[in-house]
Amino acid sequence: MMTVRRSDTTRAAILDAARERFAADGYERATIRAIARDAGIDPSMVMRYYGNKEGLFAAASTIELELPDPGSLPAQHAGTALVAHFLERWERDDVLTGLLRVGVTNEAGAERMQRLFAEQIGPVVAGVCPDPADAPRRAGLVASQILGMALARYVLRLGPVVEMDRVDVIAWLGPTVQRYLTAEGP
Amino acid sequence: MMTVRRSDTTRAAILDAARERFAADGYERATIRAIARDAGIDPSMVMRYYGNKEGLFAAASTIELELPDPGSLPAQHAGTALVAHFLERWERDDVLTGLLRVGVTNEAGAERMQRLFAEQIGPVVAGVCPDPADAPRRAGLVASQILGMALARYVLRLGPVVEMDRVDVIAWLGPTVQRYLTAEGP
DNA sequence: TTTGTTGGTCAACGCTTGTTGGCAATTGTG
DNA sequence: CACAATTGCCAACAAGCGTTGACCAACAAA
Repeated sequence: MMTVRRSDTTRAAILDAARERFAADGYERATIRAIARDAGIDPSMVMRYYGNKEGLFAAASTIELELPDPGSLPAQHAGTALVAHFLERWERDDVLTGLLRVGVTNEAGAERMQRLFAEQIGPVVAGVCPDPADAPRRAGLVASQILGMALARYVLRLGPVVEMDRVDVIAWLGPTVQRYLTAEGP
Repeated sequence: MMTVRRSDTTRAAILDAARERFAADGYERATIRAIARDAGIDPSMVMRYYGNKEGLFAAASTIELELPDPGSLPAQHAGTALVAHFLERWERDDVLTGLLRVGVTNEAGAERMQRLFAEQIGPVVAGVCPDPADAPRRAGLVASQILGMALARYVLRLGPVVEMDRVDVIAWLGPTVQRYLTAEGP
């Protein structure tokens, strides 16, 4: 059993501040100095605990999507379930927003986003779509709609999209994702 | 008639280099020095001709979407037409990619993107959807799918999405956009 | 109590950034 | 030709960046 170090609260404070900053500002503008200021400590502590800025981002952007496993998922409602799950996950904390904002201008962030979708969405799609051979393409289409909604709603903050209820978003996007998952042809 | 200044070729070279850099790197990493190097001139020239970095971005990101006017658009094929038009427009040059990459981390860029979609997509949607009252929401939904595809295909470069033919993208996204435009309910 | 480890601050480093002003060369104009 | 405007380069600036190493205080182990 790991003993609790006294510095663990500091480490957590740094991580919290980092997640907020990365989500709000992206990689370049989220400076180590600003993150340290938010966490109430000296910038050099960030280096000691996380090595460098890349290491800090890696630590701050680890995430488990906790997607339902494909078996338990009713195939005809997978679209709605996926959209609902992602909305909830996106609004729970700043990690996904940070990942998206960083991924757009930072190579490491983009790779992280790619792996996240390949490893975590891939299997779910493969579980519900008719022919596993075109699962990657279907997963890509699903990603395009879900990422696009996240972009418009949480990053660009397009007025009408922000004002939609979560329920309406699910009602509109659910059938789209469902079609991408299981429709025989386009 | 405006006389042609000798510096117009330099101005154009700067603008070309700026568009490329903004599209490839985003706002912060697209440095004036790098842009000037690409254009083969001194960084101070950029300041003289465009005032400051914000001014350069404003000049480099002006764009006319040239969307078909709503009257001439067959209402039942508007979805496919819109998707096709955007794909073409996105691949013609770097401007939209730059706008997207910058808009994600830069406030001015985000506003520009918002205005672009409100002023140029808005009217088209209002022209084809049944009840003009919910045109903004429908435009938002359309934007979410089109921006999401652009994000996945041109910015994050998700493998399966990049590999899709343009024709397939249109075939898959067309019906989605069509539904967002004209479906009575979700 | 002495000693080693841990948590933390401080001051500085080398570098890059946007931006500025001066100066030389070229061009256009009377 | 002379003179003014335009086009360009060069050197520097102040500020901010990630990162480093020396140093101090608090605590734990001996």
